[in-house]
Parts: sequence; structure tokens; C-alpha cells
Amino acid sequence: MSILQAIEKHITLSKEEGNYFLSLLQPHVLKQGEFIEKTGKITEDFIYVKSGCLMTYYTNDQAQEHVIQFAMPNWWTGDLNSFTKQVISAYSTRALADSEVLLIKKKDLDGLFERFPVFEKYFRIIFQNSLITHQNRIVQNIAATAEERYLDFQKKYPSLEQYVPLKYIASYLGITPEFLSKIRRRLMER
Amino acid sequence: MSILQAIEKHITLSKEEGNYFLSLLQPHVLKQGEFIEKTGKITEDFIYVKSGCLMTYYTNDQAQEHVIQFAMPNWWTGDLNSFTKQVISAYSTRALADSEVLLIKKKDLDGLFERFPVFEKYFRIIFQNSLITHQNRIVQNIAATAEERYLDFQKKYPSLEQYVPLKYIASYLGITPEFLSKIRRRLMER
DNA sequence: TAGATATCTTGAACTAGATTAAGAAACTAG
DNA sequence: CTAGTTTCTTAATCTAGTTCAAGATATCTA
Repeated sequence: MSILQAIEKHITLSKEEGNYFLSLLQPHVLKQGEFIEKTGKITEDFIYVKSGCLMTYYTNDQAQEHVIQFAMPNWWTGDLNSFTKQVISAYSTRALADSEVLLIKKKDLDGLFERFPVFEKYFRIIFQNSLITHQNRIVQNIAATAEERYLDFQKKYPSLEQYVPLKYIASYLGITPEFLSKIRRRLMER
Repeated sequence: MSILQAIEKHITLSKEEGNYFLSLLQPHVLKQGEFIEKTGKITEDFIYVKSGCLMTYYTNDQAQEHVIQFAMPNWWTGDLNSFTKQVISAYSTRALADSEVLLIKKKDLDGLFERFPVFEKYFRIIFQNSLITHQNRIVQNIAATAEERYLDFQKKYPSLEQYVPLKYIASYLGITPEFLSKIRRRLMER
């Protein structure tokens, strides 16, 4: 599915609007492991995943990496805080598999909103849906056990477990790889 | 600050747009402890807090309440999932202090977007900012200790601790009231 | 003012999950 | 094919946070 098809699930675009939007996007190919954004810099682009899979993670003082989200095809991702406020990023974004992405610069997105306000609606819907997902995850983090969160992760990202290192899944769940190993064994034995 | 003043920090409104928006809002007064939305029903209104303070929480099978968010004056709140998709709500929203709120019905908000698309921009910005806050909270939940989360809560909601029962703060932090007590003592002794 | 109810604290015993360390598997790259 | 690196597992020990139970404060109501 093309990005325009994905967008047109939410809004209706004229030829002109669609073409103008496409003209703002910069395609980019990422090899597995490659970075697209790095901690310490200002995030210039909002990222649309065409194919492959990315992850965004936070690195703390002790150099531990904490995965905030995985981004699947047709999702937008990146450090929204750094992008929005143009402040130094606390997160990095990396390809977990060979991936194709489309990038849009902050000033181009702002210009797009000015010129074709219909895109405000699109991103309003995208952010609204994303907010719902995030609220769900917060509830899970405070209300569910690690095992429950793992089972839920498998449901939500059925394809991911095969090719994402388990340590990143553990990090996403907020546990250590060792403890994820224990959980997995426990589940196998049942 | 009136709701129109708050909105005009983000967008510019004509008299007509402002008045039409106001005409859709239903004012409501809540006494401390009163519910505005309950688990099990479809959320009809999106809630704007004029004064006071609300909390939204999830109730699990074992009847434990898990606080998802506190809503302060000039914030929007409610069960966004139930509101957006018109499905049964998993959350309840209650006044923590005597409060005044403004309610907008889903169909009225949809109609507003149709008639005056400038409000798409406003809610796009509101949701975008809220998303940033939620991402932050997720990082905190997976990367910080309970004590760190508590200190951060105090910074973020300096006024709240005085009149919100500690058990709800504990719930918001994802810990038991007993453990919050311990943390508080530990911090006092230093 | 007192009695009832909800909130907060304390402490002892417990458990989910972390840490450390080491070995086993699985992927690189030459 | 093999040496080197990363990932995954296992086990022992440790700790952050839970559970349970009781007492202390505070709040509400009559």
C-alpha cells in the first residue's frame, strides 16, 4: 500500500494535494542496524516506514537502552518531542531490518499545514489514535505483570519476535533479557 | 483563563468560529468524588477542565483502580478510546475536588471539524503535545525507579499532593500505597 | 463530642524481577 | 571452515516492591 492510499483511508485528497505532499517526502533506504536519528541532535525529520521495521529507544546515563516503540510499515515514528520543539533529542531511531522510509522535514510539514489544511485532519487522526495506543501501554505498565505484557506484545506484533533480538523486546517490556528468558521457559513448560 | 483564550494560544479564531464552538459546550459542575464517566458505558463527551481536578482510572478484575491520568485546569480528558470508537469504556473519570467542566459530544465535535476545519489544527496540536507527554511517561515507567517517578510527579503536579489521597498518587506511579509511604519516609530522613 | 469510616504508616514475611557470572547457541566475517 | 562477536539461557544471590496485618491519623457525620 502506498502512503497516499494509507492517508486516503482517513481523508480525501485532490491530485494537487497528493502530489504536493509526495514532493515533500525524501525516500531513504536503511540497512539493518543503521541509524536514522541519534541522541544529542535535533530531530529534523518525521519518519514514515514504507517497509521493514524501526525501533526508537532512550539511552540513560548508564548506557542502558530502553525501547520506546517499534515502528511497522505504514507507521509514523521518530522523536516527536525533539521534532516538535526543535530541542536536542533524547532518543535514537534505528532500523531493525533492511527498511525503506520516507522523511518529511519540520519546515515542510509546517508549510504543508499552511497550504493544505486538510493534512491537519490527517495528523489529528494519526495522533489521536496513537494517543489511545500509548494510554493502553501505560495502563499495562502499571497494572499488568511482565508475563502478561509479553503475551500482549506477541499478539500486537506477531511477526516481530522472529527477527528482533529478544533483548530489545525485553527492553520494550521494561524487563531484563534474563527475566524474559525465564518467562519464555515458564510458558514453554505449560 | 477562558477556554477561548486557551485555544487562541494555538490558533486564531473569528468571532463566529469562537461563538459556534462555545455554543456546543455544555457546562457541568461536579462535587468532589462525583463521576462524570463510568466503566461499562460508551463515553459520549470529551471533557475540558475549567477548574478543579479530575482523575481517570482503569478498574481491573480484582477491583484494583489504576490511575491513568490526573487532569488539571485547561486540560482535556476522558476515555479517548471509548469516545473515538464509540465502544464500551474501560475507564472511569471522577472529580478529585469540586470542579467545573465543559463537555462536547462526539457528534458535535465531528460537526465542528466539518464546519470549521481550523479546529482540526487545534486538536492536532493538543494531541501531538499529549503524545509527547505520554511517551515521556512510558520511558519513565520502564526506565526509572519508583522514587524517581515520585519526585518527578511532585515536579509535574506541585499542587496536587496536598489534596489528592496518597493512594491515588501511588496508583498513578504504579506502586502500592504502603511502598509510597516508605519512599516518603526515606526522603524525609535525608 | 463521639463514633464510624477512610487514609496513612509501620513492620514482618514474601515474591517478582534485577544483577552477576558463566556457558551454550547463533550469527558474523575473514 | 574457523575464530570472534553477539545473543540467549541458566543458576545463584540480591533487592525493589508487594502482601498482609495492625495501629495511628485524619475526616466525616450525626
